[in-house]
Amino acid sequence: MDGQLKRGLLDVCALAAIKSGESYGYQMIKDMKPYLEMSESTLYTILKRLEGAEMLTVRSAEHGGRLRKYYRITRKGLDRIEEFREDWSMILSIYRFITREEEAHE
Amino acid sequence: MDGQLKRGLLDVCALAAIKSGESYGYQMIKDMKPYLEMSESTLYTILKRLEGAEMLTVRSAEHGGRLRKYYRITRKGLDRIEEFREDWSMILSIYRFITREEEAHE
DNA sequence: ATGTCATACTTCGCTTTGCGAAGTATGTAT
DNA sequence: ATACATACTTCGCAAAGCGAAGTATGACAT
Repeated sequence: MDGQLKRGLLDVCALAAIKSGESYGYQMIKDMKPYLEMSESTLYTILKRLEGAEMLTVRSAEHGGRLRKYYRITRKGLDRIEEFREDWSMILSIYRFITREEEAHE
Repeated sequence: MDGQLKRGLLDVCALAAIKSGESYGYQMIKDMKPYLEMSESTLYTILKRLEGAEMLTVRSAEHGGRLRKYYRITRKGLDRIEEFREDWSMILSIYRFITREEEAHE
């Protein structure tokens, strides 16, 4: 799939991955994999950005000797998802513009 | 609308704007405006890139004392639009992942 | 004549961003 | 002992959008 196209979905996708409860990076990648693959460096970059934008909060916890950082979505994060949903009709109209068939050409 | 989200659509949108016949930059911007706004510098950057990728061809012509560069879509350009169309089902599945409702949470 | 606006394309440079590569460190299975 | 899964981090490149400013012409109003 076109890399460019999915880039706009990465942020919101990461938020969606913690929408129903907190999770951590490694798990999120596995959860998103069937829909959208992203590398670790990409995800952790995005998570840091989303944290800066206060769309999620982080807490560190130890799990089996290993560090885990659990991410939880905030109100702003949920708003971001809602905003995406609202943008969708615009995306659909662009989609129609791109794929529309011209009548009576040629 | 979210800037990030539309970025993946810019290229294909520009191609779509010349799908039904050749056009020139300034006109293309006006044609796309109802669906997607992009600045001139963005469009001309994209047009140059698409030309490099052989998805369109250019010819210069004078029109009322002013220069105009007319762009025409190529086979590869049409293939690109088709590819976009094929990617769409993947986009829809990501959309569903993002917006799905969790049952029995709260 | 002067100013302003629409047309039309160009160039510069900033900033954001995805992401490959490599690294650190632990637990488990072979 | 080796290899693989887990889990997060850091570095730095390259692509890309786009604001800003520039060049140049024609039309139209004051």
